[in-house]
Amino acid sequence: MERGKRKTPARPGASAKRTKVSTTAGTESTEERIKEAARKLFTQKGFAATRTRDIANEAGINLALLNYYFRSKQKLFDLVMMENFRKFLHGMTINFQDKSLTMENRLEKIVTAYIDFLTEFPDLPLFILNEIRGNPSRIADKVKKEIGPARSQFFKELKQSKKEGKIALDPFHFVANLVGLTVFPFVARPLLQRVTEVGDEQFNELMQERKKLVPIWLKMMMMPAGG
Amino acid sequence: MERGKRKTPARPGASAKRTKVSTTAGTESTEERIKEAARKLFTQKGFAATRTRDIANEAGINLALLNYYFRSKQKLFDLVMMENFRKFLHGMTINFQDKSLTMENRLEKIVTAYIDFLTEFPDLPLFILNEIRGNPSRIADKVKKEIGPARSQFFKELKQSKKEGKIALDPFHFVANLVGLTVFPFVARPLLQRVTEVGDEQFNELMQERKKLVPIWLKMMMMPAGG
DNA sequence: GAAATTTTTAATCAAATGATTAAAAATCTT
DNA sequence: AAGATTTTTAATCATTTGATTAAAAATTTC
Repeated sequence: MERGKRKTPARPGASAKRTKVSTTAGTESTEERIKEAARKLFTQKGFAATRTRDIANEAGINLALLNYYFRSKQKLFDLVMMENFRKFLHGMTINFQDKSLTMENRLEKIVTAYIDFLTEFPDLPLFILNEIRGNPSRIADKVKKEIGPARSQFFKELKQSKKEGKIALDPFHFVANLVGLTVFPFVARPLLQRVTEVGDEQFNELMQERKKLVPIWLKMMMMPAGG
Repeated sequence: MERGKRKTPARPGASAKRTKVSTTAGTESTEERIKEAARKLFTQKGFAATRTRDIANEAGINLALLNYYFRSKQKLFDLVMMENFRKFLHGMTINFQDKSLTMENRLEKIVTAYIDFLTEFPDLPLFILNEIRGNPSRIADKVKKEIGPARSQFFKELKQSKKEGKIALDPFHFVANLVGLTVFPFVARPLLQRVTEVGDEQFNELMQERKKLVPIWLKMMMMPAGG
């Protein structure tokens, strides 16, 4: 083949008639192993600091396989990144909708779910924040698509509550407080732990405490007295 | 000179008798120009994503000069990074000491100073958080040295207040809330603006509002009723 | 079981990138 | 002004790194 020319390589699933997908426990498909290794490293160290060779090592496969399955580092990153982002936004907005609950109970559900989520994926928020800064426009539509419906519904309620005098707070402040009080301890965890001399076990206990505290605080902050 | 051998290059100031430092407005020294270009790019894009050639371009100098003045990319980064970190911590703890004020007035001074600081250097917090995650141990002593005194003094007061029943809140929660409510809006600015549909001007107005609101909220959260 | 197809590997390429070198230009010393 | 020293540059080096290739190994199809 001529130099510089690019062939269209046989992609798995493209013309393949392979139908069996290994579902044996512990034996993921090669493609999945690469993706998981990539997710781990990209999320931990970001795009630029991650080497494709490290991903290959982590996945226990040959470097060429990475390109065989995903074409390029960038494509692989985009894939992982979008899945991360969807996961993050979903975890954030899943409980916004449920109209059967009072605002306070709903807040408790949101915060609890989100703290559990962050406990499981503590590296996600910083990854997301970096990605957004590095590429704000690419994220735009993603945000709209993913949280558009939830956002507009939740916001209508917020504005309605403000009109009724039940809230005396700009929706921006409310969202910033909700997300900030919930996410920030995880984002700044190493710094906070060092400054306050708090160990790992105690940190987890404190996060459990916050499941109750943050909703109480948020409710207090919404009151007219505080605005 | 033999290959691989490394000479000790003439460093400015090492054996130089040059005494005049250009203080003309707008005409920084070459060394300073490089450092500022490096600060800008490193802070914006992180270590791995920043090319030494980009720094050289930004500073308007030849690439070799960067190594002439700072030996290596890593050394230059360490320098900038430490200065950033000192600036960040200083801005954060400068107002913790002043015992002449009431707790509430002190909080107002702290938050006001910090929001002004963040308005001037909005990229700093995310840079710091990334650095800490990437190298937690290297930061440890820096934190101790820089905020050690302020921290211990402030914490003694917090614990004292808790004993006296004036505060019913773990110091960790207090610090997390203080920093979270202040810093997080800047860290998550692009995301928050998009979600809440807030423009740049309005964002700045909201931040000014928070100078008054955050101290009020913090005071509310300290009350026994909220703990 | 043989041929076809897909998956995996070792070797290598080409571009990017941090760093160095030798020489030119600028500045300082006397 | 001459010589010494410092600063700056163009060219080049060596390594890293993302990507490709050609062949081997494994799997599927018939």
